[in-house]
This record gives sequence, C-alpha cells and structure tokens, in this order.
Amino acid sequence: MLNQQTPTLPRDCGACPIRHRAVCAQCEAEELEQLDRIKYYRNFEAGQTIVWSGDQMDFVGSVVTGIATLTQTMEDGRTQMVGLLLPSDFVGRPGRSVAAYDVVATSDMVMCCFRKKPFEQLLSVTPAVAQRLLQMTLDELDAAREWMLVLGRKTAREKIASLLSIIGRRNATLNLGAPAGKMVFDLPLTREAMADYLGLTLETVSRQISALRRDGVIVLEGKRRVTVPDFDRLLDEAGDDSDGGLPV
Amino acid sequence: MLNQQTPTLPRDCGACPIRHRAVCAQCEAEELEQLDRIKYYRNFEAGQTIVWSGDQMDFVGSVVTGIATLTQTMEDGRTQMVGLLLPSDFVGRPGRSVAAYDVVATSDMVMCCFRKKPFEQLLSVTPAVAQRLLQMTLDELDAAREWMLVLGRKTAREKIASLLSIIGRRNATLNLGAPAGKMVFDLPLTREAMADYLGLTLETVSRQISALRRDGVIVLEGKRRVTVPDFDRLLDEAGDDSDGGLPV
DNA sequence: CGACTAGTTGAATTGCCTCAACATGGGTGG
DNA sequence: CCACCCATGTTGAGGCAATTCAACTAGTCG
Repeated sequence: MLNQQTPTLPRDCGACPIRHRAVCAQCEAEELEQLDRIKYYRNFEAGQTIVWSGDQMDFVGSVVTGIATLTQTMEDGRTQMVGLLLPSDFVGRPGRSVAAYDVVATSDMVMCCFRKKPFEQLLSVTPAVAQRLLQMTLDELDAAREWMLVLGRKTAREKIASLLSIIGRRNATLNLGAPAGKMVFDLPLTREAMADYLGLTLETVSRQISALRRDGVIVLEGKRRVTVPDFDRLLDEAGDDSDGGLPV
Repeated sequence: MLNQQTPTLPRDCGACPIRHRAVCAQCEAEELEQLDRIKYYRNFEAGQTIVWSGDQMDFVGSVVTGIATLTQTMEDGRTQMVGLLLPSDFVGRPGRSVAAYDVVATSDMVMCCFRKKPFEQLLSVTPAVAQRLLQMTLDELDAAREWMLVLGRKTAREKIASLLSIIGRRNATLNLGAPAGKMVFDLPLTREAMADYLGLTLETVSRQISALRRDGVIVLEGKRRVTVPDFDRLLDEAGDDSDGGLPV
C-alpha cells in the first residue's frame, strides 16, 4: 500500500512552484542557499498520515503540491479539522518537538522538509525567513478566526457556501486574478472531510450541497466538480458582505 | 460617561507587571530602551470600544491590566468572539493598517501602546521582539484551533465547562503553579459575552451554568464568583483528556 | 460478479434557539 | 430612604434545524 514510486522531484529552488509564496519567499540568493543545504523532499500518498498528534516531529516544511489536513480528535471519536494545508503552506512549529494535531495527506503530496534543529538555527540568523514565517502565521491566525465565525454562528447552508467560496477564491487567486463571474473547480475534500471542517455531519453536508444545486447556486458534474455560475450569489449565501473575507 | 480620571500609570519597564510575558519579554536592556522610547500608555473604560473593525489603526500594543475582546459581527447582528485578550496579550497586527475585528474593553484597562510605524521599524532591527511576537502568534494560533474544536464539536455543557476550565487554568498559572484541586475565580465576562465566545445564546449559557451548579461541578457566589471543588471533574465535563489543553 | 467506499435521501429524534415572563441588584432622583 | 429604572441574569414552553439511524444508489477494484 505504501510503495508508489517517487516521481521526479523538483531539485532547484529556482524552478520551485511555491518559491514566492512559501516560507522562503523573501529570501535572497544567499539565504536561499542556506535553506537549500538543509532541505529534502518527501512524498506522501493520499490517505497517509504524516504525523500523529502527540508524536515526536523532528522536521518542519512546506507543502509543494497536494493537500493535507490538520485535525483534532476527542476520545469518543468526534473530530474537528483545524487547518487545510494547500501548496506553499507551512507545516510544523519551530520551538516545539511534539505535534499538536494529526496531519493527514488528503491527496498525493510532495513536501519540502527541513530538519527542525537546523531550521530553528537558521531562523535566529536569517531575518527574511523569520519575518516571512511571522507573516504566514498571522495570516493563518486570521483564517482561523474567520473559521471561528463560520463554526460558531453560521447555518449549515451558510457553512457550505463559505467553504465553497473559500476554495473557489484560493483557486482563482492561484490561477488567474480576482474571483469573478463564472468559476469551475474540484472539491479537494470528501463529504466527511467537509463535515469535519464545518462542524457538521456528512449527511447534512450532502443535503445542503444538494439544496444549493437545486437552487441553482452551484452546478455539479459528478460528485467533485463544481461550477459556480455567479460568485457574488455564492458569497451572499455564505452571509459574507461581498467585499470581505480572507486576504489569502 | 467617558471621563474617569487617569489613575497612576506604570512608567518604568522594570516595574511592569507583564514585563516577562509580553512582546518585550526577551529584550535585553538596550532593546528595552528602544521600546521604551516609543511607548505610551492609554486607559480605556469598561465597555469602551478600542477600535472598530475596518477602521484605521495606527498603533499596536500590549494589555497591561484588564480584559478586552476581539469580535466579528455579521450584517444581521450575529456576533462571534474570536479572541479574549488578557494581560500581556498583544493587540494589533504589524503590516496591516486596518483593524480586522472590533476590539472592546470588557473591564477598565491599561494598554502599553507603540505607534505602528516605529514598532515595525524596530521589528526588523531587534530580533528579540520579532522572535517573541512569533512565539506569541503561534500560541494564539494554537488557542484558536483549540476553540475551533470547542465551537464545532462540543455540546453546550461541554462548551461551558471548557470556558470555565480555560479561565481557571489561566488564573491558576498566573497566580500560583499548576491548577489542582479546589479553585476560585471571578468570571470576567457577562453571560452574553460567554455566549458570543461559545457560539451559543445567552439563555443556553445561563441554563448550562445552572445545570453545572445543580450537579455540583461548580459552586456560585453571586453571578460572577465561581468555585471549582474538583478541577479534574470540570475537565471531564469539558470532554478534554485530563492532561491536554492549551499550553497557555 | 460481489465487496467496498463514497454519496444521497428519508423519517424520527433531540439539543439548542426563540419568545416570553419574571428575578435580582445597583444607581439615580425625588 | 424609598420608589423606580435599567442592565443583567434565570427559567419555562414551544418550535425548528441539524443529528441520528437507516435504506438505498453509484462507482471502483480485485
């Protein structure tokens, strides 16, 4: 089950697809070289657990391609997703040796890893990395707070619309410019994963997606491919004021 | 309504009650002097709004005494608290000129403020401040994620128990050592503010507090003073495994 | 062709919300 | 000093949104 062959990996930072969005974004040539010296790539398969909460974690790193989730689980099995890691997102926490959450690869993934000790060393020496990491952490904190509003105060329909608009927006900013008019993307999550993200049951997720389809807010091809005919309509359903949202 | 007289303010960082927990915690004498040069104190009264979401915010700072809240509000009035700011917590975001949340003083407060521009300048020069700010932001991110589990997956009773255990724990670590056995503290929030924190209505908060009292998990004197006879029992009610929780 | 996973849909249940009445306590003005 | 007000909190009754339990469909892999 674990023996997919390693595909060709990026080797050169210059050709790296996340070069100007990841923790290394603000590095000059020399700093980049320092990072390059301690980096190594790791592949993970869809479904594979990267770290278990409570386990030793001796590396940090960036998602290069693919998607991972951060989840918390209670003793009785209730689970809540607390982070969705897309390409360029940072994994792990400098200054902590034990993972606080389960990290699971949702799709096949490539990560650019750094052994923790040397990375921490580097943090205290090269301000460019530390500054970028602070920026990214502040952005994640904002995203987490946005989600607290979703979890605490929105209805099931609004939650689904919020999730779709977030995914749509990140997709749009990644590919083209600003999100507008028509929009097509694939859901990177199962119904169950969406439920864990939104604090719902998978049945409720399924019902609300069906409802949004019935009402013409979205169009589905198969289970995963979503078309949004009118993005403003979706934002409206999410309960967001049309300009607002995450500065992702 | 706004004319309470300014009480005696701390002036010297050496005597500051949050000296070794705030953003200045890791500063040496010289760095402290630099901070000292750009700092000023501000007082706020209970109930006063410090900044409105969307407003210009030209300072950042630390809570010295008192309590403030960070809240988000939807157009129809639904509100969600996304942060509870206690002494030593940091307010504001370097690199952003506009407030993302309403900041409201819940009690009378003293803040140690820095004009944003000079502070940002200082951030890029003195690593001690930047490093400490990163640490604090990572801690807040962890706290936010803990709350995502509370908001998304816990029952009303568990939510109340979680809030009480957090407040109790922060209180204990502030005063003595580890939280244990019996414990007494004052609730710093109204029922409504608790509801906004927990994604509940104030009636449900009131009912669940009454239920916990009836069941002997807590004892109340008046509306605000809480005694917890057995902290482990409270953690149990919160659905936390007895060791876990925030590394606050 | 089963067997398994992911997703959809229905019916019954329930936990929390809504609406409403009442209780308490601190502050103010007559 | 009492009467009154207003903010805060408590409690009850009924309704509803989301959950729970369950049956069924569609697609995939050996």
